[in-house]
Amino acid sequence: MDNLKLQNQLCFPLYACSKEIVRLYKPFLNKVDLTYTQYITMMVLWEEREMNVKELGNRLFLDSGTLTPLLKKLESKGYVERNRLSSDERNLIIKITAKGDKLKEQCKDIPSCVSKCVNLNKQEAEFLYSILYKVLDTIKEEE
Amino acid sequence: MDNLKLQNQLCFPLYACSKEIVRLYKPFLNKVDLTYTQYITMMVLWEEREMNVKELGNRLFLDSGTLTPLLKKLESKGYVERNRLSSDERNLIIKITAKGDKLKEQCKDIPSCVSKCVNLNKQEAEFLYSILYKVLDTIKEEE
DNA sequence: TATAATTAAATTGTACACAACTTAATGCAT
DNA sequence: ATGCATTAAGTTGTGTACAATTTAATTATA
Repeated sequence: MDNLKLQNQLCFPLYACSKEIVRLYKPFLNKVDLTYTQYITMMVLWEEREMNVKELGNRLFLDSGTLTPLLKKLESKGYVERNRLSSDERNLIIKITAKGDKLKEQCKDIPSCVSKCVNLNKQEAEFLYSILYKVLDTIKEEE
Repeated sequence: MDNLKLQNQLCFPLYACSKEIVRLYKPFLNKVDLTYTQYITMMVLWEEREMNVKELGNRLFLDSGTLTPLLKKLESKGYVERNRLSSDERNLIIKITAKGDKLKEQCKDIPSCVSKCVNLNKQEAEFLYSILYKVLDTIKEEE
């Protein structure tokens, strides 16, 4: 029955690691007044400029229950605009603002600061990266 | 400035993967009326029999703010007892009950069910496991 | 030995995270 | 054209997570 020992689980270190690394981000994200979830949302918007909630959710593995209040928060901070798509009013288009764009500059050193703390060599990081996306792809396929 | 693209982050697939695998557990955990966090807590108790909240938190990377309500829930389900240590009343000892013990039998197939969905070969799983614990150890050392 | 420092849980407040459901808009089939 | 199914967001309710603070017990020290 050792299969029910915590140290024999693969999910547990994944869960713990994810939380610990998000915690590493905290001091850096506090300086720009973002939470981790807000930060990854901004990351998508820095790249895509605008997107509806559904697409954003697909990219971030989040649903409207999480995104709706988060996007209202980002709007109140002035980083995004929320407007219905006139050709299909069901869609809410999230568009980055000039202020949201500016924020990117302040965040530019965050990834390197965090990766320093994590301290994996290039090979380990690449392997970890590829295996995690393999798992994500497998799970998505199964749906 | 590509370092602020979502697909260049290592933390994001970790975060997404963790959530997705926890989601894979859900249908199986629903059958035994446990959440994922309750399940990993029970895992520690199946092995250790009893433990105070602090020790439990160290094992699970959780603090009393998360554990206190969770342990009250497990107590209300009859899986654990909560008692102060008489020699030092600051310590709350969490002890598994006979009912809590019995639950282990109902959970015995959960790990294999989930790992089937994740679908990594042994080598990949072992590498992932070792690298995740390496990261966790590094982060713990830095404190 | 009285008091200060430390420790362990509990509490409070904020922010996810997601299942289940509701609402409103659109598409589609009769 | 009308009603039914589908779709996208939003809402509600439960359960984490964790920082910051509080409370109570214990330990250390002047």
